Amino acid sequence: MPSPAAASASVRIHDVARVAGVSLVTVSRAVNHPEQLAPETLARVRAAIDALGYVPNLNAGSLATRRSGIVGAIVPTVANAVFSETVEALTQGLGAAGYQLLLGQSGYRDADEAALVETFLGRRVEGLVLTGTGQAPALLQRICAAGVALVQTWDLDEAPVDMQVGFDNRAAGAVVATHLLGRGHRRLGVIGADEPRSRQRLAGFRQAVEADGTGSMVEAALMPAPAQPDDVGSALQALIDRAPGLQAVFCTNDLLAAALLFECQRRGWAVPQRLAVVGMGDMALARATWPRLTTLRIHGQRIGEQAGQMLLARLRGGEAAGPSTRRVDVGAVLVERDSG
Amino acid sequence: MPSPAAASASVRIHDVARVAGVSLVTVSRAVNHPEQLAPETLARVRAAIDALGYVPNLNAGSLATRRSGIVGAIVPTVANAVFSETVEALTQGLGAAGYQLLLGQSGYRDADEAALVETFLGRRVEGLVLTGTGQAPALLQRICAAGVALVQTWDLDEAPVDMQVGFDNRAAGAVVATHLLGRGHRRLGVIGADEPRSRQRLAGFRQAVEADGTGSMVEAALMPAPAQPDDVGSALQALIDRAPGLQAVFCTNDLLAAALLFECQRRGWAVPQRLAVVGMGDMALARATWPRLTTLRIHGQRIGEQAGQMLLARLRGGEAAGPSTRRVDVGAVLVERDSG
DNA sequence: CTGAAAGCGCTAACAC
DNA sequence: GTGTTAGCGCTTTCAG
Repeated sequence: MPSPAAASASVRIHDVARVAGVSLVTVSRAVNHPEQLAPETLARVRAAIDALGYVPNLNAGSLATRRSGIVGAIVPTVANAVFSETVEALTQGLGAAGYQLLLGQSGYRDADEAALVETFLGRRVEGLVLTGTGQAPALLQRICAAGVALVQTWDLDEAPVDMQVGFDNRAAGAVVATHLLGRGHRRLGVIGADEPRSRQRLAGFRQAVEADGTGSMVEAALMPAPAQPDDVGSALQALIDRAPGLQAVFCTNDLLAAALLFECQRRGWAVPQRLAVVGMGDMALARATWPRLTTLRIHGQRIGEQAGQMLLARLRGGEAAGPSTRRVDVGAVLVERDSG
Repeated sequence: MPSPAAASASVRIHDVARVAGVSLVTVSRAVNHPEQLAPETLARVRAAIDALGYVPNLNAGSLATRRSGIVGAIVPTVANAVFSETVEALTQGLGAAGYQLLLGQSGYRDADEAALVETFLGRRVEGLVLTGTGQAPALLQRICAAGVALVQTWDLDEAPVDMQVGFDNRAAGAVVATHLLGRGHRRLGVIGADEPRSRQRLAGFRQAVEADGTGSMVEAALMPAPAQPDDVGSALQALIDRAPGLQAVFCTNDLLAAALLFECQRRGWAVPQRLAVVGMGDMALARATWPRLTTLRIHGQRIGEQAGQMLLARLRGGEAAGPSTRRVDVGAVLVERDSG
């Protein structure tokens, strides 16, 4: 194959034009609106492009077009299966439509998230995907004021600023509690990370238990986010210290639940007889544990796909697009398997 | 707090200048070189910036500066713990230095990777992080020709085009084989994804077994990438069908190994007595399994950090920076725990 | 179907 | 210290 000229970094549209013997605009059209050119001209331009190894400068294009073709996404950390699934789906959906994904990680720190939003706005992202709904109102206003399409994920609000895809975390916690209560468990525990969404699930869980009126109790062990599987052992111990007769534990993600399953094995505790275990996420591993993991299914991937679609619909429709879908509940259903 | 004007999207440096009663450049300097301004002027400009909710257009800045402040990274999928750790560390390191990360996922498809590289070059990324070393020479040349700093990760080559951070996958496979052989196992298996790096590990594994001369055998079950934990059951079955007396299995990532541990439990097989299990990665879960997982430790995070550092060193040093470090072996050491 | 002119929003020399 | 003058590389109108 013909090797392109070495200095492709500095090849500008101008150079291509000269080599092809056409004007600047014609090259631009060859790249962006090939159908507007005479086949013969097009071929000549294309040949020049290949020969020179020309790579159009998309930033310059963005400036002229006033459309960056970039969408930003901020997650607490991508090193957490639930979020990485979302990011993966998002990247895919947007990529297929020609958008690029600028990724940011907040590390669960609000200040970092705000700083990232600022930079992303500077990049003139056309859309922004945030995790959670707890952002400062001023920040959200800033985003909207900038005319940037916004999707908040993994949680749902009463009055969304713009769009949301997620589920009701409180309700999710309640569903699990109800399930456990229904199985006759009275001494319940929750293991998770100390971050907003886990806290909400815990709140919902507690509320359901109180509403139940059987006098059941719930102990929680929330560890600093991000929660790691190898902390589960001590979390369980902490729970037991406070509630010796612990009968069931809800882990706010499947990886923690898997670790708990192993921990039970280590202790020689039969699951679910001695201790019932429920996870959350229904990731592939949940289908591979033994006993098979009962878990609250959250389709992290679905959240990403949905967020991508909503964003694209909005971006394509332009500002004109009506209120469209503002709030999508991807739901959270309990998948009863064998662990609890 | 004073709410910034609504139309911040369209606030340009020009507007700020007018409001602050200074010229265009002064505003630019207030943003980029505040130390060059008289304190009083600076304060006035900043006030105007806040009042208008001005967000500098970084794309325009990039165009003028010829420095995008963007680094691109392409991984097969971020929904795989090993890569997400790398991406996380990378984002962090680059972010701290003011760079943004443009993320791409190849889905293990070479064509997609090439297309992404093309787009990233169009965005004028200053650096590029790729996964693996198997890219087409033409593609690599194109990157270098564009003057973009390149780091290939997760694998090592004899003659790196630019920089590399990884480890020797063949050697890694051999280390595990040797370990297993040393424990007296003769009928070995490998479970992993059918992708370049796993194949190399398998090759190294096989080679070590043959070199051993004990007449040991190895069966492999490589599934289509990305490998999912819930496919491990059938993979094991396939292995057993071909090698009934199977004694040990090497899984090319910890999640698969954890799934295999559960599968053994399901079958009532004692680990490591009936079947020895070795993982790879040493992710947090490996420290939380029971029995505790023997695994080949790969510091995915370290790869990301290192790649980030090398990139930054190069970018800061400019082209002038000498050959610096071109090739970093993060190593792969076997962590002997209890599973095999 | 093709070209010429006028920016997109910002920064880097140079002057003052 | 601050302003003026030129672009960065590309995409539009608008003519022809």
